[in-house]
Amino acid sequence: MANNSRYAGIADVLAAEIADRPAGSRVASEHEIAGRFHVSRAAARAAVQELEQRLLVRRVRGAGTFVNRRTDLVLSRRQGPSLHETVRQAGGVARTVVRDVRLLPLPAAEAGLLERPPGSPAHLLARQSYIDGLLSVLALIWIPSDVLTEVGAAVHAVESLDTILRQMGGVEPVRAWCRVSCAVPAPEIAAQLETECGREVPLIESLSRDRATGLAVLCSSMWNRPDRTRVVVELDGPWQPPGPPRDRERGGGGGPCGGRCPLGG
Amino acid sequence: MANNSRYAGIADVLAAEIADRPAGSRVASEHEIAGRFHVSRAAARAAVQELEQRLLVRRVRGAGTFVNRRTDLVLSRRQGPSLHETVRQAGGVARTVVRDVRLLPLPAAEAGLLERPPGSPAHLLARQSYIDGLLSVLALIWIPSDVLTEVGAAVHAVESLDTILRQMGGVEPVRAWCRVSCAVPAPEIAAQLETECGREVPLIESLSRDRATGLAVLCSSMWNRPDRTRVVVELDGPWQPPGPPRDRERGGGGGPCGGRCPLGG
DNA sequence: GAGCATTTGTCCGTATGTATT
DNA sequence: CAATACATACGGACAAATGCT
Repeated sequence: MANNSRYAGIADVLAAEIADRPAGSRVASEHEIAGRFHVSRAAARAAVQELEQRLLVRRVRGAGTFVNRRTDLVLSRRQGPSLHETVRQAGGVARTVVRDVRLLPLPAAEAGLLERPPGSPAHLLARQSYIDGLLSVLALIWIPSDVLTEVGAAVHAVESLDTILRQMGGVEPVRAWCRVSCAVPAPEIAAQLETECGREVPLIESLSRDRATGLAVLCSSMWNRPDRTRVVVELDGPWQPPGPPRDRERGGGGGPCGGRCPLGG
Repeated sequence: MANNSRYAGIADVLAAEIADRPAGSRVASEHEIAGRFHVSRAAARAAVQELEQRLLVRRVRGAGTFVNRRTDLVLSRRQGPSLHETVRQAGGVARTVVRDVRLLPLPAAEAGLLERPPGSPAHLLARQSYIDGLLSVLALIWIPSDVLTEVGAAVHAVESLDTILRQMGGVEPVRAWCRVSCAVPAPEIAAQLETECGREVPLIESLSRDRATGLAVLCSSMWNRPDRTRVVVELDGPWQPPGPPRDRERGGGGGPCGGRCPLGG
């Protein structure tokens, strides 16, 4: 692990110390690190920047450096990414707030996906999700107004869009398509995500249809802060096992071999 | 885009200039940038580091800084990620070399996935793939020796494992399961990928079965260099459209809205 | 192979700006 | 307001890798 460079060695020492400490706890300041390892502040800073790049710490100007933890978001063909449920299982707390609601003409791309004429009216919701108090996900959701004429105060009060669509729209949304990639968000989106412009972040796009009719009722783009979440996708292939799908252990965090496959130079 | 800081502005200028230039072409040295923008080398360096973080450039000590391009690897339920085909379509050249072949007892995790007793013999192949001459992917492939008794010289000569398994093993591999995530590779793997230790990289794990018998014949872990590839996953939901799957335009690089969804503060 | 210029990698010390507490 | 801590910046220095002569 230890590189030849000074700051990399310091980063490794700090990374090891951080590993056992609770999320949010404070890390030594650049000044303290410089003193402790007898290096300049520039070297200490490089070490902490290394930790930040590894997503192990979070830095706040004027406040300090803090231990960071991420939450796994698992998507599969069967289960959608229920953020609140996932976070709850991981022992955390998720909170979602609606940041913006507006009625807009559907852009061409979304219109195509939703199988509506471009320019037809739709509601655009912008929702920010916080995990343990820290902004983690920004979701942009398009709902054609023929599905939901009015988005009332409910969207602000009810955390589940499914519930709203079921009760007010009379439809049962089922995910029909989903794509996971990485993309550079537009400046407005980066601002709402509070990430730096020009940086790539994981993006989950999805389309939901009404189970009964097959009508496209919703499409969404979820922008994930890479320092707060880790997106995992499970795919079935064309080959399907006979009978119900087997329960495969998916613990750990690095695949079947947990990143520790035997191998040699 | 332009931050208030000096180096960020320089980075944006350079990023714009780089955009039209061919992959591999040389970028001005730190010293030249410092002279051109009348800043210290440290500031010029920070700007170039910013470009490196955005994966727009590749830096080689002693040689210089070069324009970088990445290749999209698209996985979906129907089509696997044929690296060579994907790269060819993008106008590039892919080359795969077998770095290591050995017969080893199956570790527990791989044994479970392959539905074999732990410790039963299997071949472990390590293959490096180069895109346009630059190392981009490291694949570790486990093949139980009951599927392939001997891995001859064929694995070094034939680029397609499918072909080898079909001809020598008498099986027709079909992907049955796949998981896409990010993980920190073990030091040995990081070394073969030529990435820095401790850094997360996209990981594609998959299991293939014989189409006829359903026998698990192969599992693999593909570690992707994030600066060389971009992994995209498409998922179908439980809801399936009647008839053949529609052909959705998947051009661009940022989803239906290409990262340019309308939105406001 | 040896030598040299170029270029990035790392480090030092210092200074100022800015956000948080 | 003051103290703290990170953000940015300057100038200089040497190390290490590369590419050319």
